[in-house]
Amino acid sequence: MTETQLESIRKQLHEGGYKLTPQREATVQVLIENEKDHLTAEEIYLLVKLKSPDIGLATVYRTLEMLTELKIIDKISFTDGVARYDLRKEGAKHFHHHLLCLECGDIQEIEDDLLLEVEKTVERDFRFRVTDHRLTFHGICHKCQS
Amino acid sequence: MTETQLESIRKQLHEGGYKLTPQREATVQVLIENEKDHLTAEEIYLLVKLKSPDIGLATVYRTLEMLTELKIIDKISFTDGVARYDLRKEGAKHFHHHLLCLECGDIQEIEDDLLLEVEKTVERDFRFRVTDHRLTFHGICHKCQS
DNA sequence: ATGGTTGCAAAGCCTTTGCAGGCAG
DNA sequence: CTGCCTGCAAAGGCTTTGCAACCAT
Repeated sequence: MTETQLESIRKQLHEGGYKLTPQREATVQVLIENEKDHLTAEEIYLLVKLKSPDIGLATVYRTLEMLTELKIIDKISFTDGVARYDLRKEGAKHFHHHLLCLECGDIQEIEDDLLLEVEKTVERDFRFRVTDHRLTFHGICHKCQS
Repeated sequence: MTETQLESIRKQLHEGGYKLTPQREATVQVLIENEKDHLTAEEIYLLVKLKSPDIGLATVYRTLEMLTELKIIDKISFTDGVARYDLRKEGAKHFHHHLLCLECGDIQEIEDDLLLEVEKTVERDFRFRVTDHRLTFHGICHKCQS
């Protein structure tokens, strides 16, 4: 599964005219292994350093920029100003949604596409051609409600 | 109308233990006069400087932070990493939505609360108590579709 | 050779903070 | 007098960029 995902990404890079260098592969592996988290560039850098100790922070930033451009990952920032990176599900047409707990800071993902009806409304009432969306709910998660 | 809005904000500041100083009033006025825009701190600063030429950028930042804390304005960032500030509609329980045009960069606001049903789903299926949300559609606006 | 890629350091941008002075109650 | 508020400059955090070296083709 992970093998397949990596190979698929390698192909996407080649199609975009990029090589999957060892540094880029290590970065992609970190993203795959932590796909449920929402890591910052710095966090990714520290994890990649374990696999590829000589990598520089700039390379990680450049790799993340390239992956974002290829729509392999999504760049998102929540309430703090820091960018976080999120692996796209294979074949996912739309970015998934998030639940941000204001109490503990946890970020939960929702895969369900809840916005089909809403998007139709927007397309019709505002004549806006929707290509993607960002939806985050702020609130209190189940754990913190006790 | 504007008078009323300013007075309402003055009251909210006092209730929060803050004074409406001339610098803060000038900043609030700029926010009211440009409530359809999504200004950055720097842009607000330049506009405030026209009314209150000696104001410092730091004061604008401190005022915006205070207004955000009092939920008089909302801080939001779109695809670039820059923070933008958006006046809350009086009595609005929820933050409004945005349509971001990837072609011309224009940001349109939607007041309609499109998420009532979706929020119910989230509350029920994920046992998450929703207090607010951020929803932005990315796409092509009506103008740019020609 | 050629052109993409890298690591390092420096620069850049946005935002926050320290501090001395100022103002209002 | 006291505490909040201000402007300035400096510092801070995150991200990007310039450059020489490197690598594979």
